[in-house]
Amino acid sequence: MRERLHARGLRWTPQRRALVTVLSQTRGHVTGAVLVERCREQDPSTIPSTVYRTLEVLEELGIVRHGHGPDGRQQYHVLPDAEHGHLHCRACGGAWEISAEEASSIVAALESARGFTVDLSHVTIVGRCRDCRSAPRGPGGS
Amino acid sequence: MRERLHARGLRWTPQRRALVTVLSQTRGHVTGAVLVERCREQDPSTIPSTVYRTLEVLEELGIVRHGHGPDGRQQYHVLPDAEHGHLHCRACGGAWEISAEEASSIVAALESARGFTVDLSHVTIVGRCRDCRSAPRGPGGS
DNA sequence: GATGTTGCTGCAATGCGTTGCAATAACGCC
DNA sequence: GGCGTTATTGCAACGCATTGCAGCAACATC
Repeated sequence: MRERLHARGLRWTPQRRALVTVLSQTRGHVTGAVLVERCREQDPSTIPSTVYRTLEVLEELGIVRHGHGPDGRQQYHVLPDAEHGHLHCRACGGAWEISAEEASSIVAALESARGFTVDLSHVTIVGRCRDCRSAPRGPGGS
Repeated sequence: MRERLHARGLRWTPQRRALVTVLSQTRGHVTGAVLVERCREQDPSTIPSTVYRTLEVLEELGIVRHGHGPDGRQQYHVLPDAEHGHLHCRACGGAWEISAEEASSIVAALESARGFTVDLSHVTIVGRCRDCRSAPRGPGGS
């Protein structure tokens, strides 16, 4: 880890160490705010902007990926995981992952028709799940 | 418009009138912040929370739809427009629309495999466009 | 171990959007 | 036109995330 930073002329600081530690104890998806909070548990003097900036750096290194929840807030996930997209039910709040295979239809379509390379990790699709779509009205929202 | 509100027991207020006027002069996509600003031009005493709450109401009525830009910020578009998704290039910032037809592959796949109904208007796909993907490194970003 | 370079941090301010609550004012009705 | 009901507004505070800038401290070098 430290070496990967050094290789790019970046530095290995206590604050970065803390965040990396937190991330290593994290599974699945986390919002930016939660990561900040967890860092604060380790070190109460943690500053949000430092955390967000470090996350940016780690994303460039490919350590984490981020997307946005249905409400537009940041969601991070730690690698290595298979790359996947996200599915959210507007009504019940349920969340699922979309495998690369499942998304291949649209990814391939955009690739061949437009030469556009999709960042699947960043994709969030919102709608209604099987259980909720028959329901009269769910919470609106996003 | 007024009747559509009344039919639901909602009220037709000056603030709502103002926003509807602004929307009627709007084409394509606008961020929430821009709408607030435009309302302020009409009436400087406009309050952001009122605008956002009104937008929620109008979305329930089907007058507007919203999604989130690549950075997670709100983007509204006014109907009637064909329903469409959004495509953003992370590197050059370019934006395109994804037609319902183009998205049909994944929409149908999620529908049949999971019984999930996609809200295409809310979909934003981020990645790199043809011109940018060959480029060595674009601005990172979200 | 001292020194210079420059990447990082802390901090404060800003922007976008949301929420709780009390006061206001649309609306329906007489 | 007056009145009661209750949807809305205004306001203030909050939450998440970003940005600019000056001071600090990793790191490489000697």
